[in-house]
Parts: sequence; structure tokens; C-alpha cells
Amino acid sequence: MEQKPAKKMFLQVVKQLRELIVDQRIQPGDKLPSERVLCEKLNTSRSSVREALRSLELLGLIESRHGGGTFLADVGGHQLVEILSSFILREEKSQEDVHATREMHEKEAIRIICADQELRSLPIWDSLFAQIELQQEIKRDAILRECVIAAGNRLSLKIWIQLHAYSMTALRERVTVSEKQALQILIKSMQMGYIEEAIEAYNEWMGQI
Amino acid sequence: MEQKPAKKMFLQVVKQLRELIVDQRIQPGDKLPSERVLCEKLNTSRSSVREALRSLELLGLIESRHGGGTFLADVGGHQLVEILSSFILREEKSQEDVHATREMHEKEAIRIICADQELRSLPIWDSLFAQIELQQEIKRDAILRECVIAAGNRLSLKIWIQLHAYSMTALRERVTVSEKQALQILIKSMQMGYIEEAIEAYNEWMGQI
DNA sequence: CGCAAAAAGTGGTCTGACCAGTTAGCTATT
DNA sequence: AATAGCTAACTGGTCAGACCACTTTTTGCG
Repeated sequence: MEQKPAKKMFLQVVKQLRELIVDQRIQPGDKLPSERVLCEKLNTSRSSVREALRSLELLGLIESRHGGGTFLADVGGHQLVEILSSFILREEKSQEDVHATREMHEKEAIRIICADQELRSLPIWDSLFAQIELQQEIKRDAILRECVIAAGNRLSLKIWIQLHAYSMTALRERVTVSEKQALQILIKSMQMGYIEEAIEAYNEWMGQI
Repeated sequence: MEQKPAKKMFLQVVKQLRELIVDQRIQPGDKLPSERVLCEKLNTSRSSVREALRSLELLGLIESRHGGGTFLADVGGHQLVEILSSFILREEKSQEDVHATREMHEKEAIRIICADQELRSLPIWDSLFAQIELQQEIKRDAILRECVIAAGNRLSLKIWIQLHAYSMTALRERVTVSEKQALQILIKSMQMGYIEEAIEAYNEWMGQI
């Protein structure tokens, strides 16, 4: 038995699909071959191809548009959190855990930015600070998203996006005036590299939940 | 047409499947209705049912046995990590991100334990400390696992387990003698509630990666 | 050249069939 | 009566084809 055990077809399709994406340098947003083309290319039936595609769609890795085609997802997977949470995290504590895990990723991003001179010098922080000063409308999640992006850990960003999508059930409104001061301190602290102050401002901003 | 937006069928099946599991109190390890029964019960075709089941199987939430039936999975989703990582983390930086994200969860667990008098008084720490003193064999991941468990965030634990499984490719050997001192300091610092010292010992222990 | 109609392409769903394992019930033998 | 073995029913795995709904491309008319 030196060959593959020849498992389930749709799993092989998933595997070959990944190889196809790698080999053909398919980028997020690009179009994938149609289901019927994949049938022929992978020498299987459309059912198996669809089972694989639907699985990847539920994972948020691809996006299918009726009549349009199938595309490699650029940002992914709010589906994943919903499904996973509804199956795994049925306990009462789940909501709390999601929130805590999200905060963990946000705080870590802030720590990384504070500790890196280059990161905390990014123009985005000045831009955000200016927006706050001008009393422009701004969403709190937008700032945190920038932080997580800037931190540079793509896996963490992926996880955060999913957690954020999940916690959007009780969607946050825009930043209130009273929160702006804490937010400004957060940004300034980040720019100065003051980790403790930044974390403290973050806690203040998020309402010490 | 006052009815629902009528999304994709297989997503509706996933949803109704979840409701079925909740309503009928189906526990992990229990058998699910057969595909043909689900067709009739959910008033749809077997294709759509299969697309939903295959998706949940790829997520590691159910397990299908050829000729046997479909069962609710008892432990979840190491499949998930493989699939997600092979699709999302194709870049060179991916390994690094997995490691960093894993460390994030570990450090946060340590912080939580340090900050909670009750948690850091758990007998498990004395037990681990004793094992180290006695030069007994112990795996580094075993200690970290206890920390993440003790921290009490089940979602974080879930994520950590998956990241750990992924990074097991280059599996860690047992704790070396030189690392034991740092490990002892880590545990003692946790018990005393010294967050900074604990994190520092952790960094020392993990080799300042 | 512009635009609308037609055609081709694509995903979404359903039906029916057959194969390949597993399970369970029922003989037939001891 | 108990049990071993075999058959029939059940279940997941795969395939083929058809039709619908929607999008994109092509075509042809003004």
C-alpha cells in the first residue's frame, strides 16, 4: 500500500482544487474553473465537485455566484463562525468567550504595534486621530481592524474577522463623544510605544467589559 | 411572496440540521437520520442534503461511515486546521503566523491565571512544579495546555488545540534540563501573580523566538 | 456606433440509478 | 434451544442527465 487509500471523492477534489489554485497562481478574487470544467479535468462527477465546492464555500474559502461563477474568496468566513459556534459553542459561556478571544487578538495587535517603531509610525494612525479630532463619524471596529491588520499576523486577522462578524449580532454603533478621549489616548500611546498606557486606554474605551 | 429570502438550499439544510440536533437532544457520538430520511423530512433532494452533510464533515462536526450511517462527531475538527491552513496560509509567513498566534493564546492564558487568585492556587501548578523538581519526564506542551484550560476560555482552547495540532509537524521533544529553571520560574511567578515575570519566563522558556 | 435581443455559460436543484460497505434478521445446522 | 452463517434491507458514495434561474457574452438590428 504505497499509494493513496483512495478516500472519499469530494476530499480528493478539495485536495486537487488546492493544488490547482497553487499551481495556476489563482489569487483571491480570481475566478475558478466552472463546475462542469472541473468535472472533466478531475475526471469525476459534478456531484462530487459540488460537494467539495459547497464545503469550501461553507468554510468561507470560495464564493459562488449564481450564474456568475465561483471565485476564490478574498476575505472570509463569517459563515464559519456561525456554524462552528452554533454546533460547538452552544453553552451559555460562548458569547463571553467570543468577546474575550476577540479582545485578546486586539490587545496583542496593540502590543505589537507599540513595540515596533516602524508600525507605530504608519500614517494611518495620524489619519484616524485627525478623523476623531474633526468629530467625523467613525466606527470603533474600523480602528481595531486597522490595528489587527497593521500587526501583520494574517491568521490572527482571519480569526478576528470571524469573531467580529459573529459579535455583530448586537452591532455596535458609532463612537460616542465620551469615548473619543480614550481612543485618542490609545492612538497616541501606540505612537509613543507606551504599551501599558495603550492597553489601559483600550480597556477604558471598550468599557471595561 | 412573504416567505423567507430562500437562500441556498444546502445552507438551509445545515441550519435545520442544527435545529434537529438541538431539538432531539442528539449527543456527540449519536447517529443522525439517514440521508434519505433527511430528504423526506426536510422536503428536499438528496443532493442538497449531501452537500450540507459533506460540508459539516469537512468542518469535522459529523462523521460519515460508508454503509454505517452518519454520526455527530465527539471531538472536533482537526480537519479544519489542515484545510484552512492549506488554503489560507499558503504564504511563506504562515508558519510564523501560526506560531505567533499560538503564543498569543498561551500568554493570554498566563495573564489570566496570574490575575486571578483562585486560578493560580490550583493544585495543578504544584503538581507540575513537583514533577519538574523530580526530573520526571514532561512535555512542554502539556504545561501550556493546562494553562489554556485553566484560563477557562473554551473558544481560545479550541483554537489553541488546532494551532497546536498544526504545529506538531515539527514535534517538540521533552523539556530539556536547561529549560526547567525558566519553567519553574514561570510557574512560581504565576502562583505569585507576577504577570511580567511569568511572561518573561515564558519567553525564556520558548527560546525567545 | 450604440443598444437591445438572443445565445451561451454557469451555478442551483432535483430525479433516478447503481455500487459498495454495514447491519440485522432469518434460516439451517448442531 | 443456541449458534453459526447467509441473505436481505439499509446506508453512504458516486455518477449521469435533466431542467431552472441568473449572468455574461455575443450577435444583429437600428
